[in-house]
Amino acid sequence: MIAHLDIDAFFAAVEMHRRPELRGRPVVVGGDPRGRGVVATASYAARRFGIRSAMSCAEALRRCPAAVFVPPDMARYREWSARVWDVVRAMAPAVEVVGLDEGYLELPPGDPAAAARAVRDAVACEVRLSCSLGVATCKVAAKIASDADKPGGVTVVPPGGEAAFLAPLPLRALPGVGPRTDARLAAAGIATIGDLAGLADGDLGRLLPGRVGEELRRRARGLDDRPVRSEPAERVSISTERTFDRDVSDPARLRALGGEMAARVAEALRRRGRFARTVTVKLRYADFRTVTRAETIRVPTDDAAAIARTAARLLCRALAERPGALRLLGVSVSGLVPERQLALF
DNA sequence: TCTGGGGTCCTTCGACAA
DNA sequence: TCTGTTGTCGAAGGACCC
Repeated sequence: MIAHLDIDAFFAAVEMHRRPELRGRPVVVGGDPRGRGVVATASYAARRFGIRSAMSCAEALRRCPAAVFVPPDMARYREWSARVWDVVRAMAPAVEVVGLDEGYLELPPGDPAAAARAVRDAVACEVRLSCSLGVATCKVAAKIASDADKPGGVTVVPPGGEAAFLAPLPLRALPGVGPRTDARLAAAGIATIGDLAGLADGDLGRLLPGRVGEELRRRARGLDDRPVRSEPAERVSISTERTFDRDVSDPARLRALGGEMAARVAEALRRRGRFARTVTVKLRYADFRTVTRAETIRVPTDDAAAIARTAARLLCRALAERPGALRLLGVSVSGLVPERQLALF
């Protein structure tokens, strides 16, 4: 059996450990409510005002003027997260960490519900953080189950009961169904996971063509054979981007900012001992339209100046095609190869 | 006066090679 | 030589996730 573990309101919970006077108050971890930030995590008290992750902080402030806004401290959250996963690893044969605050674990033989409760209690006791777990035969059911009884609950889906457990839930609860897919299916009268599971081949091909649709319907039926993978996957890309407080239109200033981002990306490459073949710049205009421009270079590089030159060229090209002020600029590299493969090029 | 940052994966399209 | 097919790569965009 597999369990999905999700730490409850993780960033906000860590902040409350640091500042106990915040306990019970509406706490929002995220950007500046007077700027362009969004909510990363809202405490349960803040959620009562309708504040949710990904909402703009300005909107959150409007909903709850008494909310306490705290800027995120990722280094601290990484430390707390590591402590949680150390505890979990000591109790499970395989653990796959998916983000700082969630992951899958294989449960040891025996009573799965008891094992899941033991993990929850150990995390509460040793790290003093609350988490919720879902237990099932597969990842998709376990993940959805972990959300069924928050905070602090353990929900078990009995083997064979996966499809029945999923069927009545809103489509949006299925991982992989975002706002677009939800809207498209809703327009065709598909409202629940069970509706998607029961879709005939023809309708599925029309509504969600391609492998994505096939896979989503399989998951909706509770069919998911992805294993719990303990070893972390190789990085595919490294990026950095910044939304400006005020839109920037001066091309020279944008080039300079791109150069700084290239340096950050190059440093991350060197830290990981990787070289990149493709450089991509991302531009978001004042109207939120986003374009990317990419170029693959002959010799893979980890050199800041080389990445900056390519990024500047791409930036000029994009601005020539569509001049205008930018609210965001980003630089990313992909096509990563390890040092020893460099000789191949 | 909205709408972050760091990612992954998929799809589509055009170019090109076999 | 011409045409069509298939596969691969790079570029661009889109959807999604935490």
